[in-house]
Amino acid sequence: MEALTIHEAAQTTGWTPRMLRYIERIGLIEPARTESGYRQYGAGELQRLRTLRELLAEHEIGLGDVAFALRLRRDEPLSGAVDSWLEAEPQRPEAVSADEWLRWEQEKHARIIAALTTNETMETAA
Amino acid sequence: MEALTIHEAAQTTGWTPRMLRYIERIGLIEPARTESGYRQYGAGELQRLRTLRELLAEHEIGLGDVAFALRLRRDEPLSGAVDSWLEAEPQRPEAVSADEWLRWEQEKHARIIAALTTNETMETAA
DNA sequence: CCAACCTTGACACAGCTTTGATAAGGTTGC
DNA sequence: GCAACCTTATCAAAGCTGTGTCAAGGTTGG
Repeated sequence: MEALTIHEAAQTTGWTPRMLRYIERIGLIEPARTESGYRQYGAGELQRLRTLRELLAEHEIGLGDVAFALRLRRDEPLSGAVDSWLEAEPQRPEAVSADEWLRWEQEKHARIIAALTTNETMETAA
Repeated sequence: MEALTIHEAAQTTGWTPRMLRYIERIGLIEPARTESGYRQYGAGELQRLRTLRELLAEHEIGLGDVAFALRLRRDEPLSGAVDSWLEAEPQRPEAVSADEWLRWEQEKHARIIAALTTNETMETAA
């Protein structure tokens, strides 16, 4: 159960030491340090490094994307703002009358406000 | 309730026509089109363009970040994968024994698997 | 005490993103 | 029918990302 050094961790996970430092810098995996500052990668970190590789490869995303997702989950005001902005985009109103469409927009806005003030969980329908 | 052309929309929202096309290309705001293909920006789009500006400015994020958030919300396998990867990072285990720590890691993994297989909604504690 | 690690920091380069400018051509309204 | 729009496509520049490499210096273990 010895912790690995950065070079050892790099070897067993397929990253380079350089990238492990980069991944740490963007906040994704921050290994413990020894007294003197050496990084220590344990089994958990190694596992996460490997699954991180898969995650990037399988979904065509970048480290920056994962870092942003992490930021979203840590910065509640941010995720709230992003969510409410995205929320205001259900589907395009087809050919509706101007009045009808305006009312629909206003109701949508009201729905968003309501969703924001009552901070309930929203369910993602399967 | 007239729809604005791209130049008019750009003027009233502070974007450039070029950027409105770009914002459309990355999927954030896709205005309706006339028969002949001209973009039509309605009040809803204008509002969203303005709030998009605020969103970017207030939270130091980029269009690509918002586009990724949109992708997250549309691509369930992706968001599931990202979430479960991020989930596996509660806090650093302090000085614990190797056995203890290994067990803790395994349990964490089990928790993640459980959370994945029973696709229930997770609650974001306030 | 020295070889072989580790640390941070800097320079660098390829490739992608963001944004502008410009070209070639269609639409519209007077 | 022409001025003033619009469209798409392309070239280009500026900036960011991901990655390598090197330098100057600390740590470690025989």
